[in-house]
Amino acid sequence: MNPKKKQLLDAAYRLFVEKGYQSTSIQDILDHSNVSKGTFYNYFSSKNELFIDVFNVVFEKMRNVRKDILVGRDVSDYETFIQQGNCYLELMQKYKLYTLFEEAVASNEKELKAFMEKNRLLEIEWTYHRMRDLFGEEKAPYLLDFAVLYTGMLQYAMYFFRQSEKNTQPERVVRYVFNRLTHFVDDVSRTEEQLIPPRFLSVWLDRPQDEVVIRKELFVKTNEHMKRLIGLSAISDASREAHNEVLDFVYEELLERKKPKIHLLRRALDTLDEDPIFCGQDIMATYKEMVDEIVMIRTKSQ
Amino acid sequence: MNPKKKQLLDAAYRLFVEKGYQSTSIQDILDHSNVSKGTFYNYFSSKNELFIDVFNVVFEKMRNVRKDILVGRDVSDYETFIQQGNCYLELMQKYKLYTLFEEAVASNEKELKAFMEKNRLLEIEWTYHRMRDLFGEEKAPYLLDFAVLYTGMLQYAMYFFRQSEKNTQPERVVRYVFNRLTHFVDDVSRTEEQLIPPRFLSVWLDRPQDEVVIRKELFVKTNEHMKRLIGLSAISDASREAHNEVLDFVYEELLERKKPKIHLLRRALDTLDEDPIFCGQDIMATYKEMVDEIVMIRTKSQ
DNA sequence: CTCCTTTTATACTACGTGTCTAATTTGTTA
DNA sequence: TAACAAATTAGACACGTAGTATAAAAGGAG
Repeated sequence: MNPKKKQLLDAAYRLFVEKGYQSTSIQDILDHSNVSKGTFYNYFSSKNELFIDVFNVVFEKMRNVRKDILVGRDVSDYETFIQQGNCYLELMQKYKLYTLFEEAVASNEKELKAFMEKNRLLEIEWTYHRMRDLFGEEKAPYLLDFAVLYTGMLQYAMYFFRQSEKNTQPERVVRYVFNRLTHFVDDVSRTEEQLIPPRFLSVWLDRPQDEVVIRKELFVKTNEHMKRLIGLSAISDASREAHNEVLDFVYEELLERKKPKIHLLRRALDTLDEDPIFCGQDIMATYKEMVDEIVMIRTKSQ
Repeated sequence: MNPKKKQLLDAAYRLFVEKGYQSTSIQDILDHSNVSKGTFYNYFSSKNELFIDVFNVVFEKMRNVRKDILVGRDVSDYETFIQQGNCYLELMQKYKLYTLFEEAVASNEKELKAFMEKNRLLEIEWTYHRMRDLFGEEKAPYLLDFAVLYTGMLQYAMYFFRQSEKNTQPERVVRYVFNRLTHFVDDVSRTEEQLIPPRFLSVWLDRPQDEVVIRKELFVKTNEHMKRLIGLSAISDASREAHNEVLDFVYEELLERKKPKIHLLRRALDTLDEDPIFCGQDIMATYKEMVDEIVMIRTKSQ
């Protein structure tokens, strides 16, 4: 990396951590890095971009440290998870990132906010996936809720705990919060309460491909159900054949083509709708809705 | 209230809610309130102070609405608590205060931050006291932890829930989080885990008087214990008498005088220390520590 | 009308981000 | 070494912000 750019990144990091984002002026950074203003704007188009560049690297490093803890260990081991949480918080503490991140996440700078939001979401996503490791796939519907609650509890507990003890050991907090969390699992499995379905992770992180995968399963089932209905219905072999062709076409076009031919799809659905065994039926309505949703997601993603 | 001042407060409130704190310039407020800059600085010494004036009133109102829900109802009723939480969050939502408060709490303006911190603490305190109503005094040692966890869960759950549903009903979230919380009670009563002792509330809110009350109980017990020791010990009636006098003196001076005579107290303690039945004993050390702590708190509060 | 207070308009300082330019330094190539 | 290109610099500049200062104008009470 260009030495001047590196000087800027280093000085910026130090000053942001020390004084916060707003309170660090570009002039400050220039003074502490032996770089002139012109050069600064040669490498970064704004203070926001500099911040994002700096902390993209920091986030990456922290995530890697956490990842390394996992190698060669059982992903379903509670202790490993606790250790990961602890190490992450220790890094936050060591580099005094709490207040800085709070400032950035609440800042009125749009780009900054978006950047921090995204990293917050990545954190939730990581936690969600780890909880699937810990508690099993069958609990998945509740685990996004847990990831959110866990993160919230941890943040707040750490915040107040820091104020009650000097030289805080995050481990106690992580352990305490995790102990509370483990009881959620049985509790919620029994009551089956759900707040936020996990598919929202994909929505938030704007990963339409994931959404298609999620809906695909449902669609496949409905498609099969329709075929069974056709098989059982008292209609001519010809129309049975025709309907099955339509269903196969929709399936392929919707899920396997790169560019689904949307208008053809709709026409095909209309021919199904003409048959009294489907027209006005609930199954037909849901089927159409599903197709619409998947079409919407896929067109959005292009 | 002076009409010009009111115009300023109203315009400021509207603009802060609409555009955020940083993005609302004083000029904006002047333009929207038909007030000149001179008058502005006649009533408020800074933008920070204006913000604090505006939202002191708002906080007050919100707390009152919540308080009114409680009148004539059983303080230990779970439903009432849920309703209070729900109403508070609905107000936050109705007046779009989430992002604004986030911005203020993370701002680098010292006064602003302090103001928001204080209100956050008042929230925690309120929640703590309500939890004493709900779960009983005997659970008190764990309830500051619960208040913190509850608030954290609620914040985060609301944040993400808002993004998953338009026209969010906070009630579902409050109910969900509260259901999780109720299970903490038995859980923690059994394991006896404690993160933050409730006396820290007084420390954070800087209410030394509360701290004295808390320590008083402990001190009274130790004082009685000392007296019992004196009664049982094999010493002359004269020194028994002398010791009891000292203990009574310390008790009165420490807890009942407006201005405890600290030097006299220390001298009195020294005379106790001279007797071999106390000198070097654990009880004597803790006794002295307690006196020191209470003295420290009481002198600090003057 | 007079006196006093409130309010206004406006200029000013100090500081922030970000643009622009002409001069200078540095590195590379002939 | 000479010449050219790229990187870097200092500093002026435009524009927006918070807060100060001041003289003129408006408003209200006796």
